[in-house]
Amino acid sequence: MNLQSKKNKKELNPNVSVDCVIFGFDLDQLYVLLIDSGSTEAFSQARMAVPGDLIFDTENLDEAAIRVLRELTSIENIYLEQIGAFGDPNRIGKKDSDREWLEAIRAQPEARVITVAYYSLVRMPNFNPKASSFAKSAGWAPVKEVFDLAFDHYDILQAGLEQLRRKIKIQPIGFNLLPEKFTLSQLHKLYECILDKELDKRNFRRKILNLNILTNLDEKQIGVPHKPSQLFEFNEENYKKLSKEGFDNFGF
Amino acid sequence: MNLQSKKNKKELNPNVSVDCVIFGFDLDQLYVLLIDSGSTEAFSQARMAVPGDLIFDTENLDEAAIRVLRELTSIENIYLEQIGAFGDPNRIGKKDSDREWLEAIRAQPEARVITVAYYSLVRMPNFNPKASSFAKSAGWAPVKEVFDLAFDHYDILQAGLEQLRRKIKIQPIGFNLLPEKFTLSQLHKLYECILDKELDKRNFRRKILNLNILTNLDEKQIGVPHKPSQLFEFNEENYKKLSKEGFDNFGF
DNA sequence: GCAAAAGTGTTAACTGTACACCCATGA
DNA sequence: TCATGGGTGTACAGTTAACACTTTTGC
Repeated sequence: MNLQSKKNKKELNPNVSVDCVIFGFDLDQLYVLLIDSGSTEAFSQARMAVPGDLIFDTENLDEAAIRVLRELTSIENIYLEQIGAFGDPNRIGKKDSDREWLEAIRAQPEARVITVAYYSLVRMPNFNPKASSFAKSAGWAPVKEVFDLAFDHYDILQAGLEQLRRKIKIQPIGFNLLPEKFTLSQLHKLYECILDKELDKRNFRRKILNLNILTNLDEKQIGVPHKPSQLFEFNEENYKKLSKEGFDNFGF
Repeated sequence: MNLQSKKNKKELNPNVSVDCVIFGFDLDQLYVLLIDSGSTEAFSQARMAVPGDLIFDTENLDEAAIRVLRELTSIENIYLEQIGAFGDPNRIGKKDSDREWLEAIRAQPEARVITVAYYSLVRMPNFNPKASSFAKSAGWAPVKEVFDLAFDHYDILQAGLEQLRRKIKIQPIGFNLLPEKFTLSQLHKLYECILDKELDKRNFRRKILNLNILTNLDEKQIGVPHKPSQLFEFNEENYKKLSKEGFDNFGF
């Protein structure tokens, strides 16, 4: 649910929404982008939600998710994957703050709404919240510190996390969370954050390098108070070749 | 879309349906349950669809899928898993026969409908189509012989197949397609059919037995013109233990 | 020279894969 | 006695997992 005015809600399908779990990474921990209803209730996580909106009858589900992402981040070409549909009759409007929010943003706040959830991976520094529609209302929260959200969004977040964990083991999608140039240690840390467990440094490096999907840029970090690291970039060509041959497992 | 009369469609949500890809196995090949619109067009696969229906606003998505399954099979406790949501604006009504069908079954045949797809595994011999609502209209088709379906149901079938293939490698859900007592050869054949490739007999047996989720019933086949096989059953208790410890891979 | 992270190889255990013959039954 | 599918073990190759020290930089 975004915070557009009620006016043009007539064109929106009252029964179907999309919600986007947008993940970011600051080289230290995993974040999720949340919006705040700014409700009259005391500040709490129950006032926060992942961004989403009702769909237009003229767009498909992916397009609706892309629209929501664009409104928030003004980034195109974002990695996006469907999590699935959530449709409990009482999934929204269980709590008082949910109902207050719905009344503020929905032409038909009582309507039955099923939502199609997506997750998305973005480079946090490129993230540029549009002050107009989301001033003071959008921000990053460390995934580990989120314990509750509005509506059924906590369940959606957990489902997104699980799918990300499953997927990152068999496809190198993590690059979408890193800067274009990154070090193996940063990639290593990213995998540890997503999978929430330690991975052996030497084994990690060997496996990821053996996939031949990284290009060593022969550049070094500068200004770091320790041995500077080599910088790498993701090699999409080699990855496409690899995908066609098919590979099953990074083995983490 | 099932073939109920239009009468009680008012209670149905006009924008959201569920569709069920129901798989069966006859110890020789994999089947999918299709219904026939009985349209005036020449008989073709484009007239067939997987069963589905609009949802009621009082039920959740799983319940809607279970309702569709119950109407068709009168079996409870069916293995059921969500595939995902399909929502192209023109996903239904592309072909003339699609539109004819929609007009026959929908109170609002022009409505935008997104569908939540499920797949389900059933024991074919237990399948008992209800003559009342599906007389002559429901039947099993070998998955390998399906090349086209009404609406976007061919895409949904393929997505269901892919998910089944992914899932059967990491969870022993195949038992839902076999009789309660089965032989290792039958299980072996099932895996080969689903994955569409040959699997080494000795390696298959070793792996599946090492999971300790089968109970040898100390019973033999009777009346077979060859060495009779041991019969096994699925051991749910051991499986639950195993699931909790977590296992990643059957390794096929 | 010290703190901090980068970078590097080897071994042992395990897992997957390939492969061929004898067995029990009904006809 | 023959045809049919059931049932079994081993050896090799590849993969994973565990583990510790040296290097380069900024301060």
